[in-house]
Amino acid sequence: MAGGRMYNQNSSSGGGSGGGTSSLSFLIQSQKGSCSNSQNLDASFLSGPSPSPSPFLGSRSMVSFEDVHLANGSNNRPFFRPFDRDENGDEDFDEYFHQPEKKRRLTVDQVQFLEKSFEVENKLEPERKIQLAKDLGLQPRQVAIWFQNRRARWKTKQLEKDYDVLQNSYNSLKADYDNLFKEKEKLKAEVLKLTDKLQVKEKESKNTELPVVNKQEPPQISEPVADSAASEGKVCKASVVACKQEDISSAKSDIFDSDSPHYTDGVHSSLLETCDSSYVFEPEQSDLSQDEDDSLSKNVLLPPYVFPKLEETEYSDPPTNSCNFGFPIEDHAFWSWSF
DNA sequence: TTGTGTTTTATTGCCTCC
DNA sequence: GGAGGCAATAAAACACAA
Repeated sequence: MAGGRMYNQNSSSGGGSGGGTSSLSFLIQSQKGSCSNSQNLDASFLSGPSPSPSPFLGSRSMVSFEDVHLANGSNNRPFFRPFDRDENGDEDFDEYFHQPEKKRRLTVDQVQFLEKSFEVENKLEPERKIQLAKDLGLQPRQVAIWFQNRRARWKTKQLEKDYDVLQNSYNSLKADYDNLFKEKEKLKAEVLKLTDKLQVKEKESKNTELPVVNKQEPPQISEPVADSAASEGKVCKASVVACKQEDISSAKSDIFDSDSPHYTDGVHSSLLETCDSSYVFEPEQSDLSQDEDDSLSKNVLLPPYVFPKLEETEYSDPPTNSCNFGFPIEDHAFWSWSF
């Protein structure tokens, strides 16, 4: 046998000769009442030089070839079933005697006994192993194997439990994240809506307050500013052109039609302010916004919405004079137009 | 009855500890 | 180097549907 481990499967010792009280005698005693097996013991099983005192009666499961019919109440399985002797008689019995041992299951009572012992301590010290073997009428090796397999089963179940716990935890976290994400989206939409509203309001107020300066602007740039990001870009471009044009030909401003209902200096200045560097969405902010998006995509636990450098922005309360509300505009199309 | 999947018992080889 | 634990695996025993 490789590894030098040799197990004596055919040992004739087995059983153990009574003597001494088991450390688990209380278990044995407690089971006597419910163990129907002990009442059905085959007398021949007890006919050894030193019969075991255990209720399992020194079964010698791997060594005894007695067919001890210990019908269990639950399944009527014999205590051990090495083979059926009643069919072929002594011939097969002799034959069986020279064959390697067949596996046989432990009885329900033996298993219960071992289970209780396992609950007390899942490791097996040598003394305990020998005592258990004596009590159960098994080979110490069998007890050791049973504990080993039992530990393996316990470990498997523990892993399943741990997996369930982790899965529940994950599900809970995911639900939280989903809720936060929805809330973030909702707030984001609300912020954009309010931003647009404020821009329109500000433009309207400037239209009514500021004097008319440039009457020569083309009427098409007076289209609604807050329609979309694209239209905003067009307006800004146009107003920049207008600004340059104003610089060049400011002397001609007197010939502009001051009665144009669609174009007032209010709008113009508002648009200019819109395109002013103090208002325009700066690359730094856009980068921050981009970073935020990146980090959002990478880190699911970021706050739903972040307002970078809020204290540094010209946030007026209420924001009547500036369109910079401290909100990073996340819609890149909104600020990515070029001059 | 039989095929098939699951459970239980046991073996093997490797590893660690004393 | 021996004893014992563990993972992987074999194989018998068992359960159960068809």
